[in-house]
Amino acid sequence: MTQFKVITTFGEHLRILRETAGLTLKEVATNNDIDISLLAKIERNERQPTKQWIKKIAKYFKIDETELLNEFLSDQIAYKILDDESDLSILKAAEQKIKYRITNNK
Amino acid sequence: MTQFKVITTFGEHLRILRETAGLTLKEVATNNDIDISLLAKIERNERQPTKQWIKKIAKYFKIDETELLNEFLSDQIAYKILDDESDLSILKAAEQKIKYRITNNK
DNA sequence: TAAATTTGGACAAAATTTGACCAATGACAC
DNA sequence: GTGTCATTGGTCAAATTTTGTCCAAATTTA
Repeated sequence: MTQFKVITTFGEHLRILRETAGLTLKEVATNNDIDISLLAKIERNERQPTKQWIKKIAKYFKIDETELLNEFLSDQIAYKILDDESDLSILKAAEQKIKYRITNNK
Repeated sequence: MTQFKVITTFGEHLRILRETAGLTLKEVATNNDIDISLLAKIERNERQPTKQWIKKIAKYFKIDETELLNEFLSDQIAYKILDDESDLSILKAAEQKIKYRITNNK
C-alpha cells in the first residue's frame, strides 16, 4: 500500500492535529489563549493567526514550528494566486525576482 | 553583445517606460487620472495601484496589459516572501497546493 | 537663481482584518 | 423527546493597514 501525503490547507492541518489528539475546540482554545470560535475560524481558514500563535500551537502539538509556519505561509501564497486568478507562471517570475534581489542585496 | 532582460520591480518598470518616452510625472499622471505624488510613489513601490489602473497605464504605454499585470502580481509575491523572510521552498509548496486545489476543484 | 520636477512626510479617509460575543445548529447519550 | 456538549456562522466594534491628497523640501534643468 502506497502512502500519500495529502495536501491540506493550514487550517485543515490544525483540525486534523486536534482531532487525531481527540481534543475539542474548547480544550485546544483554552490551552492556547484563544476564543473557541476564533480557533474554529482558523481551522476553517476564515481567520489568520499570528506567527506567534502558530509557534505556540506547534509546541502544543509537539510538531516542528518552522514547518507549520511554512505551511501557513505557502497557504497564503496559494490563496493569493488563486484569488488573483493568476496563473502558475507568476511563481516562476516571483522566484526570479527574489533570487535577483537576494544576490544584489535588495 | 548579449542582451539582458534586467529584472526590475513593477514600479521601476513604469519609471523606465516613462523616462524612455521622455515624459514627466506630471504628464503621465494627468493623462492617467492620478495624483502626481501618487504616481511617484507607485514608481517607487510605495503604493499599489489598482488592476484597473494598471490596464489603463499599459494601454497608455502601448504594452501588453496581461504582461504588466503579471509583473505587478509577481512583484507582490516576491515582496511577501522577502518580508516574511520565507525561503524559496515556500514557492514550491504553494505551487503544489495550487495544482492540487485546481485539479480537485477547490 | 528661477522654474520645473521629484521626493517624502503628514494625516484623514477608506478599506480590510481581527477578535469577541452569542444564537443557531448539529451530534450524541440518556 | 430532553439535555448536554461541540461546532458553526453571523454581527459588529475595534484595531490595523492601505490609500490618496496636500504641501513643503530637495533636486534637477535651463
